[in-house]
Amino acid sequence: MFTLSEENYLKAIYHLELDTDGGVSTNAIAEKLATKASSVTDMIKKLSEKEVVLYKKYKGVTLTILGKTVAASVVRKHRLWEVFLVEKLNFSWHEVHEVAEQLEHIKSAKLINQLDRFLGFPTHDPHGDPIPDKDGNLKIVAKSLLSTLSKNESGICIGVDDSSSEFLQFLDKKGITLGKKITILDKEDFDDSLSILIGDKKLSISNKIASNLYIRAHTGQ
Amino acid sequence: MFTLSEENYLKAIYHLELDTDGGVSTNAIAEKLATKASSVTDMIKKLSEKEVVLYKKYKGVTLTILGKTVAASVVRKHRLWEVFLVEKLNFSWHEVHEVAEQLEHIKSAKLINQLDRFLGFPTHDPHGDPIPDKDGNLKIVAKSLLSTLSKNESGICIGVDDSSSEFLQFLDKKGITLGKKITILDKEDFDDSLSILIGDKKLSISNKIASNLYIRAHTGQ
DNA sequence: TATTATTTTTAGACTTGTCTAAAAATTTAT
DNA sequence: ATAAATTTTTAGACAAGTCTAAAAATAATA
Repeated sequence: MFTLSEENYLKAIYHLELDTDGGVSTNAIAEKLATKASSVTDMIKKLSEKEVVLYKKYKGVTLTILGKTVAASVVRKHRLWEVFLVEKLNFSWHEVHEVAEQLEHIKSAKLINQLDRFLGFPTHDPHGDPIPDKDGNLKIVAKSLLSTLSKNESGICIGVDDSSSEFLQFLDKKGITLGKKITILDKEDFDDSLSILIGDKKLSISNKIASNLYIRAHTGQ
Repeated sequence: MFTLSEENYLKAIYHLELDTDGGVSTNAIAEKLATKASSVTDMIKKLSEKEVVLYKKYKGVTLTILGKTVAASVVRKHRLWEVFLVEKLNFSWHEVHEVAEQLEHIKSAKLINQLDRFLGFPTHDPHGDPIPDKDGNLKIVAKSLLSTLSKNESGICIGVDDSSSEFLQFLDKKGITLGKKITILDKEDFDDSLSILIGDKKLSISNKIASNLYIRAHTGQ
């Protein structure tokens, strides 16, 4: 069994490993968890003894199979609860993270299995992130950043890279939600801003916005 | 804001106050929380400084208005989650307590308000216990123990006194559930056991069982 | 490659919540 | 009402998780 703190470390390492090659650094973990590097070193030793991470002094850390399973289960719970909050309790997608951070630590296999069923076995959370299955595997959907599409290309908005509350609320204001079709009308060389068609609305968005929106990659043009 | 541990102490004192006159004793709290009296003394001092309990050395403890509000909110959350688990996730009434003990500490006003609405503003949990409203008030329904009814009297089963998993599973086995009509067919002087009619079934139950079942008190015979 | 800068670890301290053992206060019983 | 039993509190210790400050190792740079 793992403490709340241990679960948070495992989750942080899990996320960091996804966009890092080789071991995850002490400082990276410290930054992610808003803690100090010395605290991270202490915890890593503990996790190493529990055989959920591989650790060599000064060499960073990687999850073991067991560690990956534990971390994925926490992520699974987090994302299932997010779906619950949005689908059943009328939360907005920018309101769910904080509460899900608490709910993800509730321990009960039956609870999470039944919740999964109750929600209709969802595959993605309200931000478009995939929900790991019981074994910790997740289905990767091919996706592209909106900013990489060319003029006249179009696709379905299926996720966000930055899921901060501020960004999500900005998208709400602009009427950009998951599932909507987006077409690139024009690209501005000057500042890399985009003119897009979303639904029946024409919008101008900055490159920063376009670099945080995922579009389903589709074969053919 | 209160820690998990503080909330558990407040809840324990809240429950103990309901069937105690005067202050709640250190030992009573220790027993309820399966901890030591010395730990209770320490925590009581802390709660006293936070002005949620009134405390005089050796004289026991009582909740302040604020303390009662906090405790009632924890109880409210516990019981709403129990309803959720039974009504939406197909838990049995004997399975909900342990999980609700965890869920009751999740902090989010919106969560609990929306959960309340989602469940249709229930007034009682799956064991028949009343759910405090937002202000901590609870509607007391007049009720009698089945063991106090006389021959030929009848009523609706609306709650249990002992809500241990063992007792609840026993009731399941016998087909005794909330909402069912129970009629006293006979009372045995020898061992105070009862012969009852529940639904269309005749049952013989011991006095111990009858002393743990609540029946809605009704005017008239 | 020698030096500087950065990262990581160690050492020691602090907080929360708990414990045991002993002292103090209260209650019960003779 | 005094002694015995019980309850409660105090004193000191411990584990988990964190911190600061300093030391050690690694990486970057001149």
